[in-house]
Amino acid sequence: MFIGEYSHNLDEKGRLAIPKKFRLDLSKGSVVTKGLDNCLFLYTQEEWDKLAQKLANLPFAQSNTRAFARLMLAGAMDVLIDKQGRVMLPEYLRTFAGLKKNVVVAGLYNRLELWDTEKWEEYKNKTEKESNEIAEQMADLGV
Amino acid sequence: MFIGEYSHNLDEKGRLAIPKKFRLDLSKGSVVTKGLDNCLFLYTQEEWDKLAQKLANLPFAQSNTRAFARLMLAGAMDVLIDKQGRVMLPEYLRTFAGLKKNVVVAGLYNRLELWDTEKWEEYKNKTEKESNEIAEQMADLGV
DNA sequence: AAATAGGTGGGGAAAAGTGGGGAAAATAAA
DNA sequence: TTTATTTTCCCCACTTTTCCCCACCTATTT
Repeated sequence: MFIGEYSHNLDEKGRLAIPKKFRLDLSKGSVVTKGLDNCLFLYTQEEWDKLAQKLANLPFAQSNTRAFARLMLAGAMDVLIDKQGRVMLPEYLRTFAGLKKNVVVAGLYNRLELWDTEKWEEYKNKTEKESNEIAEQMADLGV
Repeated sequence: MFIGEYSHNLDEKGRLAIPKKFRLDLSKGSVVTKGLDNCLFLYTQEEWDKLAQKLANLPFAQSNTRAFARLMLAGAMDVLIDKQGRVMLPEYLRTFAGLKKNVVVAGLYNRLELWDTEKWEEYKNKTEKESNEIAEQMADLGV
């Protein structure tokens, strides 16, 4: 599954190279959507189907679950990997995540996250300082 | 399993030699990730899979579990041992752990830890002095 | 002091990432 | 329906990175 942090460039046509080792899993089809903390989530078809199922079953009586489902479902777009191993990100998603040229591709096991490099560094600085405290909270999960 | 303390040098290409006796266990694949106290953890594939499984199942709706998963999963990288018994550490991990030239490789039974030598000495000095007090606190863990 | 084994450094081939031209397809306009 | 314009995607060429391999160094053993 996906792990690691990679740095790639968006070209003028809005294409982003996917690290070689992730391509096979994504080659059967994949879905990008709006993620949390201002990044994009990229799923394999299979993982997306599971997630979409969960989202569709959220009770729509609550306004915040409606908002969340709209964000992730209406925001989604299926993408294909071209022969050079790149995906074309639609303009509205690039805008949403504030992607310019430098993009970080991060492996989060069952999804990839796409971040503007500056935002990613900022986020990392913030969370690495708190990492010991966060780790303490995770202790009860057996980690 | 892994025990002992070794001192090795990072070369200009970011490669680090692994002590001979650890190589066989790591040769089937291994994963480095961000550890606590500013060092890196190096796991065998098998050990890593156990850990990753726990991390992957954390719900992404909570911000602190997202942060932790990003730290540990996006922070991880699978590495291969080359024919000379070295691993290539990606730049972002070297930066995280402040690795310069001198690196300590320490065996912690089911993982290796990689430390900048200065930080390691500093940490050792501090904890060796406090070791008796720390030991007292360990009593209730059955040690 | 020679021999061996583990560790270190660097050159070069191969692979991965990047940028851009142009054909094909899709969409919009006439 | 035809023409024009835009978008998508395939392909080629260039650059950068990775990794394989050879050679050398250093320390330990005989």
